Amino acid sequence: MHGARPTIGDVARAAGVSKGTVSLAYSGKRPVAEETRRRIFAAAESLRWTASSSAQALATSRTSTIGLVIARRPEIIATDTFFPRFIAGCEAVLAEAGMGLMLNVVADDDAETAAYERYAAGRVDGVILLDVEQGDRRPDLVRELGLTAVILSAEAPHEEEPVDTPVTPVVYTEDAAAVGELVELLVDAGHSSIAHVSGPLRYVHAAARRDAFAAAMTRHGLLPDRIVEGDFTAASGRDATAALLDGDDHPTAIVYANDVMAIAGLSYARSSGLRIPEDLSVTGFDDSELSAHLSPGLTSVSTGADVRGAVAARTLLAALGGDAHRSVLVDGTVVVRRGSIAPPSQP
Amino acid sequence: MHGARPTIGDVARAAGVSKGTVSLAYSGKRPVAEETRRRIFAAAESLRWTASSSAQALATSRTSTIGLVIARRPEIIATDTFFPRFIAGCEAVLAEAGMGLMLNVVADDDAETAAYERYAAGRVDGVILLDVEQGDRRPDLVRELGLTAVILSAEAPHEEEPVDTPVTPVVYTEDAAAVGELVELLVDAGHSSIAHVSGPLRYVHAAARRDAFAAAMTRHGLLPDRIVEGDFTAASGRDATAALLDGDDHPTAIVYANDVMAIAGLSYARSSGLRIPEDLSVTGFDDSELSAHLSPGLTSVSTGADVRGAVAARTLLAALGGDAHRSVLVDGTVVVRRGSIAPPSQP
DNA sequence: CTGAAAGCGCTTACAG
DNA sequence: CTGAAAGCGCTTACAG
Repeated sequence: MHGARPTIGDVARAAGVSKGTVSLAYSGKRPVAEETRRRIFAAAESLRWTASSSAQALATSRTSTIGLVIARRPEIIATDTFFPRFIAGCEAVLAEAGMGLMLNVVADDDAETAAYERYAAGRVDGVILLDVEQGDRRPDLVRELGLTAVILSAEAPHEEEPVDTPVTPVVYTEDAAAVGELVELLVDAGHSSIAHVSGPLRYVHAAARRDAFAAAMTRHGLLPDRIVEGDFTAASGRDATAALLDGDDHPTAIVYANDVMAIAGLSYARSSGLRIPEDLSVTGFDDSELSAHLSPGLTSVSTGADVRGAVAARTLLAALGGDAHRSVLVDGTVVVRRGSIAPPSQP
Repeated sequence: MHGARPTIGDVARAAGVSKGTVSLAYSGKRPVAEETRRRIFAAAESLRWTASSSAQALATSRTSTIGLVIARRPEIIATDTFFPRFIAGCEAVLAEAGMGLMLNVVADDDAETAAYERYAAGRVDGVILLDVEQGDRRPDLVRELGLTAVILSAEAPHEEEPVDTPVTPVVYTEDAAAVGELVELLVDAGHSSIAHVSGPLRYVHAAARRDAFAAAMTRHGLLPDRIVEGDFTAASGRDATAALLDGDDHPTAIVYANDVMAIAGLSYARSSGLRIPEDLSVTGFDDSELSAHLSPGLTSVSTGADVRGAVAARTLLAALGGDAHRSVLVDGTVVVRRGSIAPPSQP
């Protein structure tokens, strides 16, 4: 039973055809007589045969799996609900295409490089690049390694590069508009002292949101002078909030770069005597399930993490199939208004 | 550059030896003269050669990757911080052993079966089984498929099975003691009306915690008659809490089966006028980063998700290497006391 | 300590 | 429409 796995040869013999014909019947790359095909499928079924992936991989130089390396600290991965949703979205389209997902969680740059090198040694066909930074070395690294890649971003790619450069497709959302909308919601409610707790600014998505925040403030004639850099953890959300609320001239509203920081911040503010939303309005980002079921609910931004996963996977499959898109916009970013916004209480 | 990947033949030629010797130099399965080895490594390095995993897999019938299928709905995966931490723990030991992790998120039983079948077609060497249910079909399924497996559980395995049955190692924590401790903490604080919001009871870990809750209550002479089944989402935590607080004779403390339900429940209770912890004490489970940075913090149980991942991976590697443990206890479950417990306010 | 050769289980030109 | 055979890039008895 173990180790007695049937091979394509067994099926061929049972069906009275050659191995090549069995292969063709399954791949459909060339026509096979209807009746022959039937015999082959029957034989395969009764033997419970499935093609060996390693043999296929060796013969075709295709592994039918894609790779994803996550380079964040475990507590951040656990805290941020983006990853699991993104992965679930990927899976949905990969499974349909019969592809697998190889996952690597790495602690540092060396481990990350090692992971990509193992990928390139015939473990995966392509990769999705997450958490891209300014001047990120990974696009070049994976290109050198011969891996097809797709980049996930939170803003449209710059069009500076020469046209003839082999381009890595960028799958992006436009977070800026949503951040602008958040600020507008707050301004409309009467706030003028609005702070921002950002994500780690080395990430382009965090920087993009920060820039969008600053731009929106300026647009409304307000000074974007209260920006604290967080790292997406609850701990940083709490600490940033403590810093912002310290002193008497504290902001009346805070725009957080993710839900977890917002929830921790909100909890801190409440414990220090402020009422939410009467004394402090807050907004999150990424629309976690928890934020929707808090009382009052947390106003947040749904960025369609699962859809982004699906689109990224689809784009990568397309690139592997030879048609590389330069960029594709995932158009599902929408502000979800809940009870965490109110007019400021002080006159 | 692409597709021009060097092969072991190239290295052999460059080093002036046979392919077999190159192979042996790397595997260390037989001694190779020091000076020969040096030449081989130098050649490999300058050619930037790494062995092709598909070729290795075909030749050895080993894929060097293990599989993990997660059969929960995406919003639950996203909400529960267990998975990412568990995976990070696995990764740490897998990476060290040069192994990969293949991940599959499936929506239903058919997709799950399909995933294991693909695994068995030479994609992975072994699997870790999560969220085991009563009479779970997966242990048999994977055994039939010839996959080595390890089961993650929240209680010691029953010793009923005949000794000669090929056994699937069980890696487990003893959640019961922690739940007992939680109840004791509450009873010591003066509570006698304590409720429990469980996870989906088809899971043995959820049932185990529920049973432990009931046993602890009974031990203290209390009636475990307020148990509501949740599903680990914030939505279910809120709804279960609403149900429990409905009416005038509501419990003064609630033991939740995970942190997210506790946080949503706590938020609901607060919004309906109760003070936490003065009017309602609450406890969570799994010790998420958020629960530690709430104000007041949420008393929870640290189950060492990452350690469990590491031990599960290590146990699986051992089983693949031929030495199967019957069961291994992960001994890191500890109650983390924070500010969410206080004596009941009513006399 | 090393080499030559068979074999792992597929796919794919090449003939027919 | 089908078969025979080479080849994908490794590993591993078998000789020496």
